[in-house]
Amino acid sequence: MEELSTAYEPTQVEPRWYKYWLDLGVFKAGTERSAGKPTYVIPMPPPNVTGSLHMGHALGSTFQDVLIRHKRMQGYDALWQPGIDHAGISTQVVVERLLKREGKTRHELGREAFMKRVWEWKEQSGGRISQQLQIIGCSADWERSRFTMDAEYSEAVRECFVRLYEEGLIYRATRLVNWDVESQTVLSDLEVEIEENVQGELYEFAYQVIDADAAAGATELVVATTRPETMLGDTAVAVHPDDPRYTHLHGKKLKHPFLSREVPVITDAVLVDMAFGTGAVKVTPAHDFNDFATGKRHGLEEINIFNLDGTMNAQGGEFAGLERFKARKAVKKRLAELGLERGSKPHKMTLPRSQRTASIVEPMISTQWFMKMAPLAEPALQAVRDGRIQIVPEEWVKTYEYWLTNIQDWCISRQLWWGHQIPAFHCQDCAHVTVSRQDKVDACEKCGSQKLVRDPDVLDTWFSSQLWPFATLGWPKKTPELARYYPASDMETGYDIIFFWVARMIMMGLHFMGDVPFKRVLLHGMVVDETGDKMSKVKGNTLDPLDLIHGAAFEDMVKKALPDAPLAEALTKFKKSYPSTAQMGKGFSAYGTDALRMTLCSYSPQAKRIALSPARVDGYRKFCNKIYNATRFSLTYIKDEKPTGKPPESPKLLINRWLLSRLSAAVTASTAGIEEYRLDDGGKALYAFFWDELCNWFVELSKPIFIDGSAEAQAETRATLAHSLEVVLRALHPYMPFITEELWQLIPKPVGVPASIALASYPTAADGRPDAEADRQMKWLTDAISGARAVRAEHGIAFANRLSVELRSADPAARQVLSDNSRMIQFLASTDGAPVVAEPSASRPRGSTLNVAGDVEVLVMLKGHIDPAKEKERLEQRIKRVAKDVDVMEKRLANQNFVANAPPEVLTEARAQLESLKQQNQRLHEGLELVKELSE
RNA sequence: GGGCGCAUAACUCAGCGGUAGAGUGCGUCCUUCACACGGACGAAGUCGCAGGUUCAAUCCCUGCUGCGCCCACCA
Repeated sequence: MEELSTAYEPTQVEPRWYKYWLDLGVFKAGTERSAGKPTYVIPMPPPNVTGSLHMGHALGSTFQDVLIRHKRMQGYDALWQPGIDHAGISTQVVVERLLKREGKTRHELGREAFMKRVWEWKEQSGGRISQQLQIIGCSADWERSRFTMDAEYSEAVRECFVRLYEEGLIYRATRLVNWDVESQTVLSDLEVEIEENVQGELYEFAYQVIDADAAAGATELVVATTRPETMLGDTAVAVHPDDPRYTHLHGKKLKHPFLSREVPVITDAVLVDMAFGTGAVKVTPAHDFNDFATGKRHGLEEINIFNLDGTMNAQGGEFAGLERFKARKAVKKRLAELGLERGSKPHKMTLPRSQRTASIVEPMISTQWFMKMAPLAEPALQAVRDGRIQIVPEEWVKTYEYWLTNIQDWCISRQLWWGHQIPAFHCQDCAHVTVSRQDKVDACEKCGSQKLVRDPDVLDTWFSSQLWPFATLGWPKKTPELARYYPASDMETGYDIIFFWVARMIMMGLHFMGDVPFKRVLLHGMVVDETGDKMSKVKGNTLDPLDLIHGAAFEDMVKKALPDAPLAEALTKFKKSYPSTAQMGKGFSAYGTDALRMTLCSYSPQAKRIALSPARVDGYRKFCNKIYNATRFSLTYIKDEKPTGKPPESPKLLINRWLLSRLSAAVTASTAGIEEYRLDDGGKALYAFFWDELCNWFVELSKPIFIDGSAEAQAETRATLAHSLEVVLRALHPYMPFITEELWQLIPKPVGVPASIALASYPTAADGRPDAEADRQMKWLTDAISGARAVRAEHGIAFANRLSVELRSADPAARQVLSDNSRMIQFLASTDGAPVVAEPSASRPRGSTLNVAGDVEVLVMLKGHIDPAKEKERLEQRIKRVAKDVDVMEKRLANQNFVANAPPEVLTEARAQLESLKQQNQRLHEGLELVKELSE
């Protein structure tokens, strides 16, 4: 077809088809098309409204899209439920930053105006990620898209809160919590990330003993701490009860150097490790989790020394008003001045940081809302144990179980404005809390007072997302959608949110719907750079999927990834992170979505780390080009075909029987791969079929038929090619939706097919025809051709130089196949006329060399083309290799234990192999004899 | 302190109780009428180390080393 160029250009093709699919309504669930069909549902993990597409999205979305497209083609009513998460802290931080540029704060604006501002921002730039997911080809049912702060969704959130409150599973309590001083909100335990191996110092200072027994020589007690400033909140110093060094101090009191407070010495075997530090621990119950517990054990006072912004409050005495790390310096300075400093040692420690703001988390005593988790966790554990939910890969089951069996109550309130405000009303008169489904409550349910103030806090973002699988379908209303699409089939997501999201959805689904939210949890790994490092903005090793799709210069990419670094430095960093880019010149070319998707699919989903290699994407771009050109070639022969949709009836030609057999195997492997969440296996099976079997063998072998074959042979081959191409494009469609649609539209198809390949049926084994006999026979043919080609290549004989070839085999069936297909051998191996086919014999034509390929001996007349010395070397090398193999096999078969214990099929196989090796060995030796004649 | 994972060809990764695989890269040859984003042919691995189980171990078990991740309140 002249109008087609010789290279596939994805950027010209891809956008066109996405629009076509939208117009056709291909992605819609619950249409007439799928009426009465079984459902297949994947709830899409809703990306953050602040998000823009990163590799993790690209990976997950591609996997989900493959799954959903596959099931849709199989005829299921396939629903991929999309949506967006309001992402509490992240969004608030983004908008506050914008305000800051205008010189405003949210407090100046007030809550209502600020919320309005966030909504405006959301309308403008919050939907970007949905657009980007469409570039990836995601076939979600966009019209059903939900936002976690939609009115209906918010109603579900409130219903959930109220019910759990009524059931006693949500409560208020005053506890030591994780406080983020930057965003000034409490965080759940999960939102605190522990930075390990931080270089810190263990600082020692002395408390003076009141009423010291000077005779005993103990007038002070030295404590060791990593946080000297918290001594302002110390209400005890603990020593181990069995520590002989401090026995004389038991029951004594210490003088606080800065405050008019006496600090008792207590004994505590839980808190104190005698071997660590000085063996004496200062106890700050209000700002340390261990100390808090110790305080509870000993009835110690809890003194909060910090304001919510992390500065010292009035309890800090002379240090009041100082930011906590400035306070640390000041405290140390004063201690030194007072002569109480006792030195410091470098110390490796851990630092808790806020997941969102990265600021160091301050433990603070605070009244918050909590969710009781243990009663909810039990059914969630059961559901996985009894198989109602399957976790794939299985290795995650342990992690899931560990977390749920050791689960702590969840702090669900946040001191933010952006989110679902807690539906609780505090009575100003009796302090009773009224929780309600209504926005406005007139009177306190306890005392009737009308002086009610709504709780200002909002709920943790994850509180709303845990309802995703049913709140998106209309819960708490009993909608038809809820009845039809709950529970979902598969939940596909990254393993990093097992706790945040997956486990909680399971708990909520079981609690409110009485059924699991999905039947399988498919967990993929994290995309890392080519050297295995986590992608992070700090490292400048992030890859934008869109740069791989549309192409980009490295310079522009690193400017994006590391905007503050000098260009040369950023480039060096980047190239180090992606070694395969060294040979890529100035940047990525436009690999296209299909190439990126196929690449992502080629990594095993069970790998924890997926080290994305740009070179591999380039490889799959070439695959796209291959598909395109193979189709272009095929069209010249098949454009007038009228495929029936069924494989040709009883084909006679070996290559046709064989191709249909391989097609069947490839399609089976693809379906199995997709169903078992091994997209890598599925994709590779189709890749290998298309490139090796269809292009490299079938198409090449078909050429002589199309050139001078019989009319029947041509017709049968055309029909086989047309059918196989149509089928394999359908099989590839879930992985590579765009190119398959483009080409499928160009080729002849059976009458009555749908308007889009996305709605055509996914192939089954019956679209080909398994034929073990054809597979076996084909091997003789390919062996003969490869054998002849090898001789040619090894002697550097140009293809244009035709060579005489004789093929010998002891197997009459093989000889038959070789004779029947001698025209093909002639064409592919460039032989001088049809090769002679014969039985093996001791006689050899003068000037011939021999190559053994499987069961076929290939004799090639080399006279005039060959350097005898070279040939001798080649044969000797080969003999050496075979001899080694023979040796191994003989030893094995000589082992009586092996013969006695090995399974019969293994034994038979071994014997056959030895026989074959011996024969090869003999032939090669005979070949060596012939070398002498070559020069004559 | 617990738990999980990884270690296989130069690179990125599959795999498996029965003589090691893919893609990329590398070497040689070929512009043969789909594709040089191609074709043919080829080279390349002590399957991390040390033990054990087995007729047989890269695969199973134990220990070790290196790397990564998760959970956990050691000042």
